Amino acid sequence: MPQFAPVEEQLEYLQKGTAEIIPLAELRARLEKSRATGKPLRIKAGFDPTAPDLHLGHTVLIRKLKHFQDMGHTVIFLIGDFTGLIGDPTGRSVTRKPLSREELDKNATTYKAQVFKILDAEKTEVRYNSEWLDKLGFEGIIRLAAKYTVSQMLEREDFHQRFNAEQPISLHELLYPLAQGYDSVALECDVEMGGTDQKFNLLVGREMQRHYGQASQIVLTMPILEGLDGVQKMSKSLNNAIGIHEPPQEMYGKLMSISDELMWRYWMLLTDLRPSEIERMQRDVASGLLHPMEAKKRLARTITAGFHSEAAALEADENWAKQFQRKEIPENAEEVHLKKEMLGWIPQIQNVKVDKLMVLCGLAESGADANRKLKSSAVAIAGATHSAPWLCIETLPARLPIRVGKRAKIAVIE
RNA sequence: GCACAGGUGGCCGAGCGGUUAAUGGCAGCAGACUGUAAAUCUGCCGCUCCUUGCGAGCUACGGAGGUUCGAAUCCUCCCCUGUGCACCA
Repeated sequence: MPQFAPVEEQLEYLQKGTAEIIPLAELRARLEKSRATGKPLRIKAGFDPTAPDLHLGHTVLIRKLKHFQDMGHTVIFLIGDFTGLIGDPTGRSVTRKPLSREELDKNATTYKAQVFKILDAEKTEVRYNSEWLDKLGFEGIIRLAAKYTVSQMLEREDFHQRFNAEQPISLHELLYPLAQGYDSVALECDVEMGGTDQKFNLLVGREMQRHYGQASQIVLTMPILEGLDGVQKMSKSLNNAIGIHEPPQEMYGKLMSISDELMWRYWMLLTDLRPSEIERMQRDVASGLLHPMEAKKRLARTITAGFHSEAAALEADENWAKQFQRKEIPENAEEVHLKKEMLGWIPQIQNVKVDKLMVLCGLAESGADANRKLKSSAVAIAGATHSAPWLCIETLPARLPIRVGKRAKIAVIE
């Protein structure tokens, strides 16, 4: 019989960073029951296999699943291969194009590979909702739809608004929450998790389970993570995201660029550190015992190590200090190999054009941009600020460390 | 389908015949200051070329034409968006 940690201890960890737990008392009761009977709780979170390129925002939910896993409960990673065909209407009103079976499978595979960087694959139950939704048939759908009313559906914020604004609501959109709710029935979930934007759908699950004679699941919502700007939600299209595939240096650097304030949010939502320890760190920073930069470095190291390795995180840390604190060019800066002919080489005076050099190194968007940067003394070559349009190369091949603002590369000119 | 209101640089939003890459804000970039940031201040913020200069050229205000010495600004047609009405056999 598995041993579970004391309920209050579990709760402290599981509640960390959550937006809402509905109802909290019920979760406590089930944890108590599971501890008494030795039976783990069943926790489900569903994912549409549409966006296989995950960023840290997506990991908030996955990490919470891990927390349940850490506490010995059963985590169900549900791939919404069937509901993916509908497309959850949340937010956008644009109809999603249906995915083919192959695309779905491919995305699901990518998804799993990424998710198991956080979750323990051995202990995770992976399910597809086509397993039961496929079999439902038209009759099943009618029976399912009979369990929910139009006015209940219209409680949902965006349906409500669209209805009042006389904007179209397709009937199939109403089926999405029902299908998701039925997933909970099929899996006999104790807890279902989702982002705060999923609250309505999650609550439908409670209702559906009640109709099918099961105990209603507990709904746990996680906040939507703010991106690097600290204001808008993390999203690739807003260009404020950190992808989990990004190289360690990139990830570490981006994490260091967040504001001091946002750092605490990241500690809460993106790490496994206990709330009490985070609070202690916060107190230490407030009292001056701990430098906020140190706290942020620790955060950047922790997260980077989680997706790469301890060693990679340490290396990123050192390089970051070199590059930003001491403004040196890091050892592992990307090398760009160039031919002198590409740079407007003038043999008589051994000169190359710096603007071309910058563009080819990816340090400027265009020649015009490069020249602007040169004029604003943003460019340092081999450690010295450089503002002339030409650069004299004494010997070839040359290995030139070149820094433009925050970014640095090593140009190798042959 | 009809009527009205609109479509301006990454976004918002001025301009409504002529000092012009187009006021202002946001975002972005760079510099200063710091503790990596944030805040603040300063500069930049279409592209190309060079002799890097308050340089030259090109492209830009939904699209295509037109009027004019000159158009983002006026006219015509078209496309798109919003709103109201109509239609929903």
